[in-house]
Amino acid sequence: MTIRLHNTKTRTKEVFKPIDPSNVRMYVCGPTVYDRAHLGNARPVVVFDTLFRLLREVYGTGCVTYARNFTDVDDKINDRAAATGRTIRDITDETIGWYHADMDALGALRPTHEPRATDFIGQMIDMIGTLIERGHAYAAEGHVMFEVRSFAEYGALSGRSVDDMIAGARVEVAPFKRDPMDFVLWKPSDAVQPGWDSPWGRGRPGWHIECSAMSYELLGAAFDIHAGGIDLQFPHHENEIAQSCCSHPEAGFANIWLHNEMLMVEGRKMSKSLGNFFTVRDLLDKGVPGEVVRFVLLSTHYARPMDWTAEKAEQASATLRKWRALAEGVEPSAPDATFLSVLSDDLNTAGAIAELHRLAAAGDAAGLVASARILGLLLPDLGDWATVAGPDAEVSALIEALLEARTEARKARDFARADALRDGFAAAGVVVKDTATGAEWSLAPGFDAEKLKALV
RNA sequence: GGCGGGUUGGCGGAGAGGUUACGCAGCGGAUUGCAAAUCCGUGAAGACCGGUUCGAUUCCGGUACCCGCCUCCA
Repeated sequence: MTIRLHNTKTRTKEVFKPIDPSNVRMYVCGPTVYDRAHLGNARPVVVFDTLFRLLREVYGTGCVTYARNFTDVDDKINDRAAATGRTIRDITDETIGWYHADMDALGALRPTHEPRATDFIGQMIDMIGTLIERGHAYAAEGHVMFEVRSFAEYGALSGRSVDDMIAGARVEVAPFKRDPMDFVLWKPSDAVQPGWDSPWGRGRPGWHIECSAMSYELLGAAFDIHAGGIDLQFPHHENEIAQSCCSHPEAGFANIWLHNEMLMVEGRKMSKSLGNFFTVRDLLDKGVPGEVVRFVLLSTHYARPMDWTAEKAEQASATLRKWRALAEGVEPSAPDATFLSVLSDDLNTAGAIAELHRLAAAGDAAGLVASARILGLLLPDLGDWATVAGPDAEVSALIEALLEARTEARKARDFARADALRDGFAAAGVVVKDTATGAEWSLAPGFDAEKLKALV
């Protein structure tokens, strides 16, 4: 199976060739843990979880290493700690717990490694020291700055030159910067801010250095895939490349860069700064199942913006219900070859879902389940929402009696009574299917036993 | 201002230089006392203007509009 991926760095679709097929390595930028994850945060998680699953399918379950970080040192966390009087560790531990619960609900596998920035401060300090030694960084007034002019390829990922950026840039002016685009590797902490001892005094790392240090520690100086939201392309990923390539010039850092487009709400990017976001937990609490959220997120190609709408969720829910009914009790076979080849073409999840429709229409339930699971759909653990708890004996007897009454009414050509029962079943949440061999029934979500009793 | 992405049928949303995407909704039919479910069939598209080509929605150029990044952000 050939996997092709659109590499942001080269702006072309490339055949994916792992450095080491027995250890395919992928790094995804994870959340800053100070609050619940919003739906926009969930998009890369689900998209790259799907890539993780595909890579495991192609190269072997044990042959893929996936690292996704937790940024647990950040001024937003400090602000929250100051505002609430809680400790930073307390806040970040709680937030990581929420994150795990919410992403688990979306069917995302836990990455192989989930490093916390605060566990790698020493490695960051080492890397900063190396950058200074090699002439790529300088200490000034308790800060350490990366000197962008020292790295000729700075701007290559995002297609900008340092001069272009400065032209119309809104950059932070600091007197100790040699160039306005220089960014911070280390900054001093005051008495209440979290800080660590370093050769440059007590301080804390800048945002970008953690990903360079942690990817190096966990995946090595060169690895296969680095992924994240398109909004991270600049400056975050550009700065990561500068740090990593200048620390380890013999290696190439990440071979392939993948960027997912943004999630939109009413035509605008969902973001915390715009305040137009809702959390994954909000949706789950409203009764939108995680599997449905996942289906909607995968129904648009990752490189295109997508709008979240309630209508999409309803359609996804109906489709998944149908598929789950078809697949009930079916043992998965091998994933469908066409499905895999479509998905392998730059992670075309929307096209892959179309293939699932084809399998379902062809009645290939075993192939449907096996294929859907590569997308993280139709997993055994995510299906509770689609099946209503089995009716108790009293309800079953009542439904059978009412069905019998409907049959009698029909025989007597009392269609008013028959229609009332028909409509009553629907209103109570009993789905009745009349087949050649008699009526079949099942309970829909929102089944209401009281409405059923009123029909007697 | 600089850089990047987009514009597909009623809605959502893919691929492919020439043949049905697909899903939902609609319409017609089968079935039904009427429905539901199911099955069969079916209409409908590619912002605008040029170019390349035997042929472009698909490639190239331009225009318009939309979105993102350039500041924390997935």
